Amino acid sequence: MQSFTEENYLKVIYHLAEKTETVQTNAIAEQIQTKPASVTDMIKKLADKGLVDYVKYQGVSLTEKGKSAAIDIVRKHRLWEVFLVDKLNFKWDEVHDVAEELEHIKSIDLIERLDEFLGFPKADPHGDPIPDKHGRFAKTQFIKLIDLKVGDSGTITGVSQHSSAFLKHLEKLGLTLGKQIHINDVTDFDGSVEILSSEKQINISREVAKHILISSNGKI
Amino acid sequence: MQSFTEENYLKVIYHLAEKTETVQTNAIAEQIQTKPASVTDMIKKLADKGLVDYVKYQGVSLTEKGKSAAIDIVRKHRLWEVFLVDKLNFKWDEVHDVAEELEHIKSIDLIERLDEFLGFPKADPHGDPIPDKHGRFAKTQFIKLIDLKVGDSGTITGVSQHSSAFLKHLEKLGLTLGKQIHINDVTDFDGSVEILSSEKQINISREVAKHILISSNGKI
DNA sequence: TAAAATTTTTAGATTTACCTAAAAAATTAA
DNA sequence: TTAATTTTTTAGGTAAATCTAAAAATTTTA
Repeated sequence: MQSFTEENYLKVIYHLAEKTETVQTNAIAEQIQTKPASVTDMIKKLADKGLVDYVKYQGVSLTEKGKSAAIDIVRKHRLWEVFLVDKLNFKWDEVHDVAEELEHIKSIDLIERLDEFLGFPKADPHGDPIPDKHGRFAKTQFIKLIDLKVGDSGTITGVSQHSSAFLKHLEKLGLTLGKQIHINDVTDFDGSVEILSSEKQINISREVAKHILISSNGKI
Repeated sequence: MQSFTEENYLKVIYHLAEKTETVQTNAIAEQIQTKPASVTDMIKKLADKGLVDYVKYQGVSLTEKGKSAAIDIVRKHRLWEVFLVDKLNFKWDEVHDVAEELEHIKSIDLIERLDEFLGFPKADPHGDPIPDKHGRFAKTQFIKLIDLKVGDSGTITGVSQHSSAFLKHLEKLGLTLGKQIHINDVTDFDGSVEILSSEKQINISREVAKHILISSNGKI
């Protein structure tokens, strides 16, 4: 069993490892909001417990054991986010901090019952996939909105940026999960995209388009 | 803002203070499962923070500030218990440990939304009253089953013993919250009580009868 | 490829919540 | 009302997770 703090390290390493194979001390420190020296200490501890592979000055990566523990925390976090949004009517940009606390509640039973209560959701309110109790992710086929061509359509099924500012912006534009969109035009000049959603013409910047994930249901 | 540990101390002191005006160091140590010396340390810290009144060798009591913090934790604990039983189908004897963790989640918003989601319940699954957001308890009129007389009837609305063994026993007897009961007979010999509930004759010991709380709806 | 810059680690402290052992105060019993 | 017992506190220490400052390794730049 891991401590609250150890769990946080595992989760952060897991997410950082999605970008780079081995994870750097400074990157972890930034995420955890702590100093690199503290990270080194904790990494040694996690290595002793067999949760990470660690070579001095070379960065860390999760072992199978560590990865499985991390996925378990991700599962809890995302299920709680679904609960907060679907049942308690939180906005999708408000749930992260509370889920950050709830993910550390220790009870095998609790999370399985919560999963059932929520109807075994496959994705959290941001479209991120929820692993099942064996740690398996459902395969999802995402395309970034920016990669669609004029005439394509699809459904918004996720975002790859979770900041409150970004989510509030999408909310204001009416671009929430499940919304149908159609690409009307792409501006050569700045790469901004003209889309049609709920009968409304919406112009979004290239930066925003990069972080909206679409599942194709039209002709692509 | 209090730490996880400080919150536990406040909660324990609050419950112990229901029996005796000032609370003893050893009593706290037993509840927290720690040593008296550790309790002394923590009490001093709580006193410095203005959460308890403390005189060496004389025991502690909560200040208004401490009491209000404690009631807040009790509120969270009981609301989570309702959630676990009503929504996640836990048994009433299974919820305590998980609620013990959930009660420390910090979010003003969360607990108000949970309260609303649950329909503003007035009591937890054991019949214990849930304070409102201002810390006010609804007045409830309880009578111990042992104090009823032959011919009286009422509704089971609470228990004053929360051990899993006791709750499982009641479950087996079919004596759960909301059940109507009628006193058929009281045995002089051992003080055991013969009651009628759901058309069944049930004999319960004096010890059990002491811990079942009844709200009177028949002639008493 | 040597110097500069960056990243990472070590060494030694600090804080929180514990602990044990022994001393002090309060309570109970003879 | 002393003596014995119990309760509580003090003193000094430990483990977890942090920190700062300085040293060591690695990477980048010139």
